[in-house]
Amino acid sequence: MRKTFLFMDTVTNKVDSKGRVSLPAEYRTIAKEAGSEIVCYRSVSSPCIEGCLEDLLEKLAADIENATDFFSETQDELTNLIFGDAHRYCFDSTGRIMLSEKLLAHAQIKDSAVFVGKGRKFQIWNPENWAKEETRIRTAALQKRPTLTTSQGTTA
Amino acid sequence: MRKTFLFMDTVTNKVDSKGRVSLPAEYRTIAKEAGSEIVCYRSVSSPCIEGCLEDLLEKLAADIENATDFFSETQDELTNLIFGDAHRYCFDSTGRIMLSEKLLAHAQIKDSAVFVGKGRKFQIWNPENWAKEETRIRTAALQKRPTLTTSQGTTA
DNA sequence: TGGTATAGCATGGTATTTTATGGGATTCAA
DNA sequence: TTGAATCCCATAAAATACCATGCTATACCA
Repeated sequence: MRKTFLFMDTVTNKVDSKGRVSLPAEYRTIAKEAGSEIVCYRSVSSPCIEGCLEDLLEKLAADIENATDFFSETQDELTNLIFGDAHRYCFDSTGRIMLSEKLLAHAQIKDSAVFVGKGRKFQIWNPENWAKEETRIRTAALQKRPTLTTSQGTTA
Repeated sequence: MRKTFLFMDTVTNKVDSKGRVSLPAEYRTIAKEAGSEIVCYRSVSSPCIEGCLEDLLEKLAADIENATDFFSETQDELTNLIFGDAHRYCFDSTGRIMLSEKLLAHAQIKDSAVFVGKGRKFQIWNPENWAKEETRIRTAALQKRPTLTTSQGTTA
């Protein structure tokens, strides 16, 4: 039994004609061991699908409730935005989930999808878009390097 | 048995000539597993119907009682509105509920209804109105992004 | 170290179940 | 008895579970 549940690595899988994709085996293990389901939604800021464990959204729901009151406008908009888009994806015995048209369209995914680990979350990209995004991020990281190093002490 | 009971996703269902609508299957499952009934009322802030588990209204009532904020006149009035308006909607064996004229009129719903998940609650919209509302919220969210980031601890 | 056996995984295809929805039958009340 | 609300049945479409195959990576043994 592992202590931490982190989505990692980058895996490319095929999307078949019905929109089915194999969830990377590691991700499945995480979901099983955490006893939680995978939830996906459109990223607000990038042309990709974002996923996480249902637990995280549960926590988010609680946070929003505590931070704002029942009639708060912010709470209203936030919850619509996030939960209105999210969907539970239980994988079948072979480990596949079926992504909706809406999600696939948003990420411009056709027959191939790239899973990118992000720790508590992960993203699903169209392969070409991800290639571009990765070089963009890497370049940006090199320029910002001093800041990155001091603030986080990251290596990886 | 799931751990969390969150209303999610956005699904569009038809309202037939008798005023019947299928409650999304996920919502039904939640109601069943939570052992609570679905309650609906007119939103106090938007032209839509709002729904939740009876449990949540129970909690709201308790919160009001415990709130030593004796002078929250507004909240008091709002709760009057909600409890005065709320009604239990038990779905039949095929999973449908029958929304009242009052609710349908308030949300301007005719022959099609959009269910929008909000975590502990959900909303029911007229499709056109929801389309407008969604773009409005998404635009607003992008502008308010810094606020969003701190409350969620999001990176994206 | 090299080669082979084995287990796990991704993936195509098919079968089964669930779900939304139309239409009628039944019940209850005014 | 009429009107409305509820229940039940039927059907088509969509979602999901299951089976089978080929591949890959890992483990194992000589």
